[in-house]
Amino acid sequence: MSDTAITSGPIVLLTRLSRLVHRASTPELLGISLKELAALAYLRDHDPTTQRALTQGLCVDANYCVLLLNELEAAGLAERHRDPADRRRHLVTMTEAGRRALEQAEHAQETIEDEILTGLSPQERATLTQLLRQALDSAVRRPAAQEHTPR
Amino acid sequence: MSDTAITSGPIVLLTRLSRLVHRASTPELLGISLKELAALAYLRDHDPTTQRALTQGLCVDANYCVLLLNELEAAGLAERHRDPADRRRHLVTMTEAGRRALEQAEHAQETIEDEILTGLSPQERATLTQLLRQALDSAVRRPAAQEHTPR
DNA sequence: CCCATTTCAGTCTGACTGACATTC
DNA sequence: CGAATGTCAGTCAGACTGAAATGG
Repeated sequence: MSDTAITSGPIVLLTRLSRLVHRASTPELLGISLKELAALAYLRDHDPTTQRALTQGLCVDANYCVLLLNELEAAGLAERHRDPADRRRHLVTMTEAGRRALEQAEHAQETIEDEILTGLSPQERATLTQLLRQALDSAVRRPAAQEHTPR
Repeated sequence: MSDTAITSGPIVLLTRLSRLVHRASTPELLGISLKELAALAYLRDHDPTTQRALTQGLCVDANYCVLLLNELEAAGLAERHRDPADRRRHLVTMTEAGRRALEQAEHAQETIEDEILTGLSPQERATLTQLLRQALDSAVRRPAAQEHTPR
């Protein structure tokens, strides 16, 4: 006993931490769901955006993105409008109510972050955030050649 | 489209990366499911362990842990035995087949890791792993690490 | 009797598959 | 017409709630 030697790699550790995050991020605390928070945060940085870009940016399934936007629109937090330049596309923007909900949710999220990352100093948290960002940047930028479904 | 001003915090980024991980970690590649891999990896480090410790170590729901072990046992990768010292408890151990499955899965996982963490150098990956481990260590108050040690 | 450990049934959300409509 | 974008229905896995069986 006595040694809690964790030899697992980053993938396994990531899934564990992710479970803790999801469990702690209740709508009761955030005001909105975690997925809504993530979507609104993306919209703040990229406004307006298309659903296609939103799908890739959030790393979610394209079909699921539709349902997510249905929720946001029903709650009055975001809006879809036809792109006049290409009427196949929808341009997505956040509403003023969405902006307020996001602000409130991110404030509540700081508390959760403190719980989950209790063992990390501010400096270490910044490093973690930077590494995650860097990984996402390169991983997302190459959905590459897997869009081939030969049959 | 190279403007990626991501202002989101570690929690949101973590959920995105986690989705990529889950999508890439198919049983076809690993031989077993990702959750089974995670469980076996824990068992290798803590053998034997109780279901209670397993629950906390894996950061999963206690009830879900039962279903997970049902799977592993049905597949012949792990075994449950009554603890003679406290017959309420089950002691969980991995089988030889489980050890082989784990080895194979972890090898396949390296490929996935290379895909997902493409943007990180080996040193940066080590830093990321260390930070995740550190965060988990403090967020999960140690499961008292008693593998069937009767006081 | 109360508490701890494990089990199961029911349920809810998250996420994918496939078919379809619309527009370029 | 073929390709791209978005929508929806059906389905399956992941994860939680609540109740219960066994044993200390």
